[in-house]
Amino acid sequence: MSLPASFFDREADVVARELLGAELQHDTPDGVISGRIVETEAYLGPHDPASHSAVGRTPRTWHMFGPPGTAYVYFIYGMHWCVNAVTREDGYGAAVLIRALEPLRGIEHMRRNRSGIKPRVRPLADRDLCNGPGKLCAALGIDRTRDGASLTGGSPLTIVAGLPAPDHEVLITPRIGISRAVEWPLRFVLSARGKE
DNA sequence: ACGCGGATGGCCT
DNA sequence: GGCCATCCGCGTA
Repeated sequence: MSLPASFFDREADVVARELLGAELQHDTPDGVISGRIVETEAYLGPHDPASHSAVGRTPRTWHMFGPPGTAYVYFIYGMHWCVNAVTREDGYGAAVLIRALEPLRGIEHMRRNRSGIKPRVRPLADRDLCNGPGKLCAALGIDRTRDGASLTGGSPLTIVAGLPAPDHEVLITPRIGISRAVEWPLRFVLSARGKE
């Protein structure tokens, strides 16, 4: 069963922590492709200088201000997609960036989705399929057509509850790849599993 | 095991 | 015009 809207209707850092261990699923023409969430980052809202919502509601950031449990998918660096789960109430503007998955279902489709234009010498190892926010969107086939989709059921993209992550397996660090509010401890990593 | 820079395009100032 | 919530390949060690 998909996580309900009430799960996402909380502060982004709480949701980011609790999403660890849940399963992100994409229903595609090839079948379901999915992975266990092992890394997240919280973007708290308009007062968070690193958050896209700090710019206000523009065409790009539109769905970040949607209701809790909305997918906010954006395009970055001219070639990558990244997927977020919107948190807090409709109109607020907080979200959780999903940064890494442990591959679960549709692994051969992931490998094909992740192979670029040129042929690879060696096929990608499982651990390299989804260990980054751009990589996991490519692997699952997530792009702008999923921007604004509901993650709580009734759309091809959904998040299903998994085994809760115990505190001693959760690492909390500053967020990666940003230039503002660089010290805020809002990155959550589930270790003692695959990845990193 | 690092560190660096190029790719690539949309959006905001 | 410059800045990105990134990725990958190539350089030095």
